Amino acid sequence: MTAVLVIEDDDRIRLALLLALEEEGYTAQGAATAEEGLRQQREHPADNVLVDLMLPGLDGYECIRRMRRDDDVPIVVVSARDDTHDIVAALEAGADDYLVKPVAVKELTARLRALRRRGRARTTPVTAQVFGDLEISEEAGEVRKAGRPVPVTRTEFRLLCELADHAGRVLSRQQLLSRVWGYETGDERLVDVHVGRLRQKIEDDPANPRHLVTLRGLGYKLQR
Amino acid sequence: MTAVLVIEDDDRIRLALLLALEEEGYTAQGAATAEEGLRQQREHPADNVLVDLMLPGLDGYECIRRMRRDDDVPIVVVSARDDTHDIVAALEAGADDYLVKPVAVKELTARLRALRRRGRARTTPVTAQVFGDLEISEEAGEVRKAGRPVPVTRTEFRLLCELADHAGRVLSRQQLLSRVWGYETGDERLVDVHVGRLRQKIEDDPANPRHLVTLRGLGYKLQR
DNA sequence: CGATCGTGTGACGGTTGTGTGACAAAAGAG
DNA sequence: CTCTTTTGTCACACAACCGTCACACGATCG
Repeated sequence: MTAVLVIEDDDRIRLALLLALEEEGYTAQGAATAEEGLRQQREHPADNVLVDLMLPGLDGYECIRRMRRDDDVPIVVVSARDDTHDIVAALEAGADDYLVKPVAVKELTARLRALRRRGRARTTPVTAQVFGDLEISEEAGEVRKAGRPVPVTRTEFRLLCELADHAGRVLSRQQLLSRVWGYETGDERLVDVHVGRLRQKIEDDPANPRHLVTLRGLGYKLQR
Repeated sequence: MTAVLVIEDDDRIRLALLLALEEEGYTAQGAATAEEGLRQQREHPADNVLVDLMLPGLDGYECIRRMRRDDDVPIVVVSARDDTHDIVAALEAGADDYLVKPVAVKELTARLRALRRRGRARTTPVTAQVFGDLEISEEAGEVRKAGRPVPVTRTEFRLLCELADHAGRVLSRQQLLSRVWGYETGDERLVDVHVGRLRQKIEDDPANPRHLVTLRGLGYKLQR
């Protein structure tokens, strides 16, 4: 028996979803607020969570982030908003899927099955990339040097993640401008400056970088 | 580095997807038929697969089922059909997600990230061409001699890559001038000079080169 | 054997690429 | 709102790199 938790403030929609899910053979429970949903999931963990984005008090994004801190349950957003920006934000917050209202129950259950098939493969709470004594946790938004947190700015963090995601590979200034800043054209000096600032924070000897190295004429790369 | 395989018969859509994915930092390869896609995935497994439903010959559903037999790579359907029945069928066949054309690239990449977060992240390692104790990694922008990094300049690196990409074949000075420097006309001495400098760095005995050899009157070649 | 062509190499000035400090605009915190 | 932090721009200095040239040397051929 599969249990589903539905976090949705609109009573009619929540009840309709609960009924439809039970009709399909699920055990379903509802919550009208994020706080209530988080509490229920903590006390009686369900196998799947459906969550609306527009909730009173804590909104859906925040609800997802908090639930993700200590639970790997598949989370599906069910929202009236059909906008790329919302979808991306919800997935980045930790959601696994996003459905636009009104939802077809058959599609919903098919997607829940697909998610459960994937399984809760991940047991490690957060994954970090390691480069010597440098750790970069993309999900935790954190950089550590010899175990100690390093305060990096948002731009520096994105730059570092982009380099880490392509560890060992050269990225040209142009690629970095495009991927980190979204500029299709711009002053490549900008990249230099931020690389320099990053080096001050993450390199033992910023003048002789061991990780964030320059490949003259090619670009930068991050190596282990 | 994350590799994505795009199986889509419409050339324009396939190319657009490949370009957009590369822009976002993925390595992307395409296939126009299900058969070709299955073959590619068997020989060079990608980390994610995008597949269209309407394909000539084997259709998308069958393609998914066959791929699922021996690969649990995350599969995302990208289809023009926005119908619950199709969505359910695709998910039942083994797909992990379903997007309706036209797709927003940002949403697509966010969903790919979400999927990879679920499964174990598979990334393709950096590759290098090997010539005896000489290794040339185009993506890492690096040349190694007996395992040790050799500092080469940008021009030397490009020259070496060009020769390595045509390993064992002679390239005339003119071809090299054109491909490495972009000169359609110019002093061929230039090539000699750079070949010489390169030999100093990568050959044990630069006076008697074993890899970067001269073919008098013809040009140069790189041999294993 | 001598003339000629093709190739290797050292040296040198001009150019380009990169790092950095200073500064102003913009964003964010209080 | 003000103060602080972050971000982007600019100018400049320095080092690395590039292309050119001159010349030496060996191969090739008549």
